[in-house]
Amino acid sequence: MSAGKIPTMSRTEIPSTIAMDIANQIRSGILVAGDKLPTEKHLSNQYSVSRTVVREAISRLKSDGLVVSRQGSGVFVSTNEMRNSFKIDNSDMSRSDVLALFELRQNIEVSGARLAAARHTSKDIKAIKQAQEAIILAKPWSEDEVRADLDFHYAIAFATQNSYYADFMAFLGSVLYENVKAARIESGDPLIKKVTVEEHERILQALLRRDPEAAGSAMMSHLQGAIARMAHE
Amino acid sequence: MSAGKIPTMSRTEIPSTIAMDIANQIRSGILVAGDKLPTEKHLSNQYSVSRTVVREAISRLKSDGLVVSRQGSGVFVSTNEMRNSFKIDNSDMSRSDVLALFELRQNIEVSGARLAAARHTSKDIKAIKQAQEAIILAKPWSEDEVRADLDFHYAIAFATQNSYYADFMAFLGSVLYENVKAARIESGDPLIKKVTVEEHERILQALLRRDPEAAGSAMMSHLQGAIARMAHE
DNA sequence: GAGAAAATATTTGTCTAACAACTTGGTATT
DNA sequence: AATACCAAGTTGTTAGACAAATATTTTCTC
Repeated sequence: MSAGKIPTMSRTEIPSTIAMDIANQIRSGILVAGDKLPTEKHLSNQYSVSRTVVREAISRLKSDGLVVSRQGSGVFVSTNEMRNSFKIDNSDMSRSDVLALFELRQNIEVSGARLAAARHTSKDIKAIKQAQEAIILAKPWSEDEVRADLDFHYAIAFATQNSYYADFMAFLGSVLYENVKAARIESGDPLIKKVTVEEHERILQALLRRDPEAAGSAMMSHLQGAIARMAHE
Repeated sequence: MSAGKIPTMSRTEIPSTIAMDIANQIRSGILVAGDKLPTEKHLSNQYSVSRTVVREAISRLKSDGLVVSRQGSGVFVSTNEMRNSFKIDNSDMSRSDVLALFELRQNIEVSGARLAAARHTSKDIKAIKQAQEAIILAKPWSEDEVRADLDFHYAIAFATQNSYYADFMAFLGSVLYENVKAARIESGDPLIKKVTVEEHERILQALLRRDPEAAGSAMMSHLQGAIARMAHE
């Protein structure tokens, strides 16, 4: 199977809008844990769609742990403890949203770097160095460069030996990818690559010395620079 | 609407298993970005279910941003950048998984406490104090006590003025809720409440002084104690 | 034969109807 | 009053149909 171009959605799907509508009712407190949703029949009347569409919407809510269904009885709003999905809608994020997400990412990465300094294996170092090489070799402002940059950060998160760190970092990277790319391209600063590589090198050296504090502060200043470059634009 | 008991799932739902199966194929690299999924008809034959069931499964994947469908063409695996859902399956977490999650939570809370010290409003302080009061008033090892404890931590995350911090903290709290409760009850330590309240008080005082470092280290030692209590059990 | 246009087939999106599986509440029986 | 039973309601699943959009093939034109 060849990996071709990924198409965009053709039409706005009805189940999606219904699911979001109900999810909002839960988030806003109109529906609280234990409440019974209207029956599928009722909902299909309410939204003027078929039961099939309603069921697809409810299926999405179930997959996020927002509701639980019981055959013969109904669909019920779950308790908070049952949720198993953390979602970020990156379609309409304001600039302040992006900065807030970067702030979260920054703090996770800094503590991640500290852990990585203490725990990394030779394999981890290899992966980190490889990403750094890829950045150097990549064409400035290219897709490859941005991806290699993310790989560098992911490799450090992976070196924490804590899979949740790595997974969540990968997730944040995914969500912020377009913004990172845009920021880097729009800046147009020819020095940006040089600075990035140097800062990465500082982090790498601290990791090799197994110096958690140095690794953390190197990561901190690196990301602070990145955020600053984004903010004053 | 009265909030009654939340029932558990009645039967294992077929769409759920199919969705997880395909999601695993994506995660493991059997299906990569751009690949076309088998047609709904093909999948319904493959799994020996109706097309409706297949569609509910795909609907879940779409809601997580794992695939994109295009009418008339097919369903395609998304790029990583399109994912918008971070999921944690808390049904079968090993003890080491729980500890790893706690580690992530710890580092987020520590940096969160630092931010909160710098940014909290009078409203935030009020909420934090209220949660602390609730802990004191709650019956030891009760549901209310655990919930009030989580509220305390959430209120601090909220005081960062960064909604992603608050949301993600709430999410981690949800996932870990049962484990926190179990750990607290199983420990049976009669001093646990006193220690908790005291440690919280230290955090609160540091916040009031707007001292980020003190708030961070107070939070750090608080959570380190909690993790230690869990680990050596 | 090449390219464009049209017809055909394929695929996802939605709807309807039906039955199965399960729960709930009421009724009748004892 | 307690139990057994029945009927209605609700979710789970299946089947078939058509609509809407895309992909493929055929036909036509030059």
